[in-house]
Amino acid sequence: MSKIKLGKNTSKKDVIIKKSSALFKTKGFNAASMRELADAVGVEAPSLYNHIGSKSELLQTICFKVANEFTTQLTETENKKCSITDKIELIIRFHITMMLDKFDEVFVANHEWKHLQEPFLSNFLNQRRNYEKRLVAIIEEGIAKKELKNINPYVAVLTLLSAVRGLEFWQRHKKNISIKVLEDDMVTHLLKGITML
Amino acid sequence: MSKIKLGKNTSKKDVIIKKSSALFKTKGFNAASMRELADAVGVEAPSLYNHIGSKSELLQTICFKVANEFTTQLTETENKKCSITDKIELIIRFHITMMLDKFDEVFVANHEWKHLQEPFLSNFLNQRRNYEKRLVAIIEEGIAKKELKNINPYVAVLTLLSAVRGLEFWQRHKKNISIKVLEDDMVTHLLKGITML
DNA sequence: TACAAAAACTAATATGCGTTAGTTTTGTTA
DNA sequence: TAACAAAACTAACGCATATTAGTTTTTGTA
Repeated sequence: MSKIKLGKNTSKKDVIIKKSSALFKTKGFNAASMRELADAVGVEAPSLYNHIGSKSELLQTICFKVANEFTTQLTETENKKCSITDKIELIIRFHITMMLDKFDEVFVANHEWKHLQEPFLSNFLNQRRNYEKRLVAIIEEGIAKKELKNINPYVAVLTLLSAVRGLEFWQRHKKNISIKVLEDDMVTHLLKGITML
Repeated sequence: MSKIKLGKNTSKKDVIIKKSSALFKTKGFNAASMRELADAVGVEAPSLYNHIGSKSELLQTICFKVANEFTTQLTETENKKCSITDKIELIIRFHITMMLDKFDEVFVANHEWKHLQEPFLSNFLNQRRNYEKRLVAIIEEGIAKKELKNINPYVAVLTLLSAVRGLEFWQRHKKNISIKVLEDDMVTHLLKGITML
């Protein structure tokens, strides 16, 4: 068998990861069984192990793929020559895009990371803590430059991250509101508030 | 044995519910075992069943207790004679208080509700949907009265709810920031934004 | 002290889980 | 077509789970 996959450009392993993302999101990591996953893939459960090492490994793959995407994008934004306000807007918009484009994976990374085994659990948490610290630094710079109000930067980061994360509840209203309105209104809300003055 | 509990005013059932809240929060509903819960209570697993009906029942109790508290408070706020902005501030502050005072229970209601069995699952989701609709109505009234910017009310509710919910990540910075600063800065952020102008 | 209810215990059951072992089928290349 | 590897299959193992049954201990009251 050739080492280079022909035909469709996705390996069976990719299919398994994709299906497991959806399953872990819907039922939670522990409640999702390998037999269910096998059903979704269209195979018997033991056959999965021809492609993956373990159930845990699936979770690791999903969580770190997401974490790395966020980290990479943050580095790019940090290096941009623009105002702090613009940087924050870029970050908000990237989070929204990720939530909408890779919903299952981001959801799993947000909710099921606690079922990672060591040392992956510690790695993941460190990576997330680091991400937050870099966001705090950006907010602090904005305050120092008088671009932003003198609020606590940790509170601001918490509020920003939590708000965009809440997009996981979005699907319900999908039909009524365009993604553009969603993004624009959320950016406005988080930067300028909702009150008139 | 008397029917009225003497001494401490909490029954063993209350202890079990409290301990299960903490356990479900830490490990998740499925990963938390009745043996662990029994350990935490200081008893063998089967003894729990002298006080409770089932593991599922524990989750139901936790979720609906929280849901009812939020619903009750919202009704009170709706009936208040004050500006829309003040109502929103009241709601934000109540959510923050709940997150800080009943962290375990609120966390479980937010994260583990999906493991509720029918018909409790549907009931819970209906109750939550109804809560959101009432919040949207408040925002809409604020927009109509020109108190609030003309943003999409669903997006605003999503942003507000998600932001306060994010307080579940709070414990990390607890030492550095007082609850007052936290509340005030978050209210400012969500009402007036973070940019200077 | 004797009774009765509450609540603890031990033992066991049925079920579902992730995973392994061993075998057969499938598909590609020589 | 023969050979070989990839990937499917069936069967089964060992373990952990929630829960039940049956019994004993504890506890409060008459």
